[in-house]
Amino acid sequence: MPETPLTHLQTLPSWLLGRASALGHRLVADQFAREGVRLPHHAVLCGVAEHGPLAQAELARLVRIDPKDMVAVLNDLQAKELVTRTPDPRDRRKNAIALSPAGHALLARLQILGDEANAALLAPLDPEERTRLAELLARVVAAPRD
Amino acid sequence: MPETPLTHLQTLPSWLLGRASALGHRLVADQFAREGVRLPHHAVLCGVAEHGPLAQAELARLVRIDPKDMVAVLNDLQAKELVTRTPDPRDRRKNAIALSPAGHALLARLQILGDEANAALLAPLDPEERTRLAELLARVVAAPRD
DNA sequence: CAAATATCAGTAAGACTGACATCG
DNA sequence: CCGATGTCAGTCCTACTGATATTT
Repeated sequence: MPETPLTHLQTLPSWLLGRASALGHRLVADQFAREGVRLPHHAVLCGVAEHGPLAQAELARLVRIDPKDMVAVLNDLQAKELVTRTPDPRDRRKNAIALSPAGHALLARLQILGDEANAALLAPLDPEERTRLAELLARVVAAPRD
Repeated sequence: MPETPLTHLQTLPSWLLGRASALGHRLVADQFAREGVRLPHHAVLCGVAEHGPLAQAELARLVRIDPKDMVAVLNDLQAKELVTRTPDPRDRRKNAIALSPAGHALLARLQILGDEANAALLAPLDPEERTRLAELLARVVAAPRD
């Protein structure tokens, strides 16, 4: 069994991203599962926490998840009373999503769990390399794509 | 709508990896679909191409996919006569997987399609940054995890 | 009427889990 | 007996697709 066997595959960014993403997902999801939360739920909580009350569609664009999936995520979060979903009187199509105190407390706990998982994921890199990786990824993700 | 709205989420490596991975997957999968192939199939073809005939379990470890999924992938590839699955006479538990000429030709076409997709994915980065990103990801992926 | 919002249904791909028979 | 191999069945999470009612 050779030491560095995948000379071709290991140069393909998409393959590397897929592997790293699966690894990161496993580490983070295992942590979040202890609070009964999955990754999209956390992302939505982050979005609501940073920008006050939002409509579901705005939130979906902000966190970059499909608006159809947002329905189920918010159903979960609302059932646990982590967010409030109140109809917007000025535009009756919209629901105003806001963070409850319990949601705020959970988010603080999730941040600690997430930091632990990400530290484990990036353990092979030193601090400068970690920020460099995040910066490069952010530019790839933020680039406009039609 | 603020310009850089996700100040917290965008610092989390796992989230960035997930977004970048989903984007890369879409770009590459769309290209590979034109050849009727999905991502694990391509990875397996790469593994067989680089290291001669292999057992399925060896191949699974090499390409880092679940051995259970390897069964279905090889069924597909064998049905298209891209690989040959011959019983190993020295250990009758093992199947020796080898690349057929058609598999070799397809792999060459997939390489071009994959390069196009990866170029589009990494368009926001200059060449040095692309290799730097690949190097950082490779170290994260290659790190031993129990 | 056209566009946006929210909801419902279902699909697809990837990674993973448990059980089982075979073989060394 | 134990460990590795290959196969089968099914689950979980994320992402996506189509259709529909409501409102602006």
